[in-house]
Amino acid sequence: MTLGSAIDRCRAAGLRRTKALEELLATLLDAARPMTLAELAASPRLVTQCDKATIYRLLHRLTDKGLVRRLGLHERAAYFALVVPGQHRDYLICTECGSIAPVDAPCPVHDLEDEIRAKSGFQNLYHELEFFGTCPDCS
Amino acid sequence: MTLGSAIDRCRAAGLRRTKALEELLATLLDAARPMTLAELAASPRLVTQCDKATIYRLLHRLTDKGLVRRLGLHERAAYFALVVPGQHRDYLICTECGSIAPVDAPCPVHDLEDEIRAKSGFQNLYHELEFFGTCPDCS
DNA sequence: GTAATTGCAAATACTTTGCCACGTA
DNA sequence: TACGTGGCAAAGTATTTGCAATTAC
Repeated sequence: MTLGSAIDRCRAAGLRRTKALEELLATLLDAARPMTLAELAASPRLVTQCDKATIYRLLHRLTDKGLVRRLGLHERAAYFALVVPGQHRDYLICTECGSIAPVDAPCPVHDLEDEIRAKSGFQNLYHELEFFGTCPDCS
Repeated sequence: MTLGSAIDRCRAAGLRRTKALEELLATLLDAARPMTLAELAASPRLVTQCDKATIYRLLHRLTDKGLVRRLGLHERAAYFALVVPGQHRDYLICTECGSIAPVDAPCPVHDLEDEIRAKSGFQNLYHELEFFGTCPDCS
């Protein structure tokens, strides 16, 4: 995706074309991987251009419009689960009410995990798979 | 898994058998889904039994020993990524140094996502898949 | 008896908001 | 001009740590 088309999508979503928006989009495009607010605020393009609060609010707006995704579980707090040997669980999570339910189906990631284990040289490999959406009660 | 075997695994990992440990394990076993520190501290078994700091440190030790898993990205900060229509990325993350790299392979979750979309009644369904392990540089 | 563990409280870290000035449409 | 947006600073929330008292082994 080009910077121009990213800006167009934001404009179409009702956002104003500002310097901060352009620099943020350019930085996210360059990154090609998820970034934290602190990383974005410290990045060359943004550090001199705009306040951390501005980036925060831009990310928030972009996330609301579906143009940016916030990775990980959507609550502010960390989640912990008991590790049961031989058992793997995926989760189905409502982005509105935050409910979390185990997915009752075999996990389709096993083969890819083996492939990555072999090719990447990572040790102690495991994975997490979460599905997000709006649950029937919330929609 | 039974409470007894969970306790045994902790003992084998070198943890002392304390009231707080037993109650925490019992609560996690009951839950059958990931729990936040705040939820755990407020749960009936734990609220009167031990301090939030104790639960925090127990979770930390258990996570170190691999008996508990902390879900979501492992940094304290939230991660944001640009949404590119038609593009889906999985990530390979080092639990030691925190490096994040896109996985260069087709995502195997598509079919299951369709199945869940149909069966669960969730709207706007999407998923996240992350692989965790120790990268070659860190091991 | 010794070292791990706990409770309480204080310190951090990251996020979120209020308010007024500013810039885009 | 009007309303979305930006900067600065303060407040909020969850995490993390210090230290003395306690407890498991």
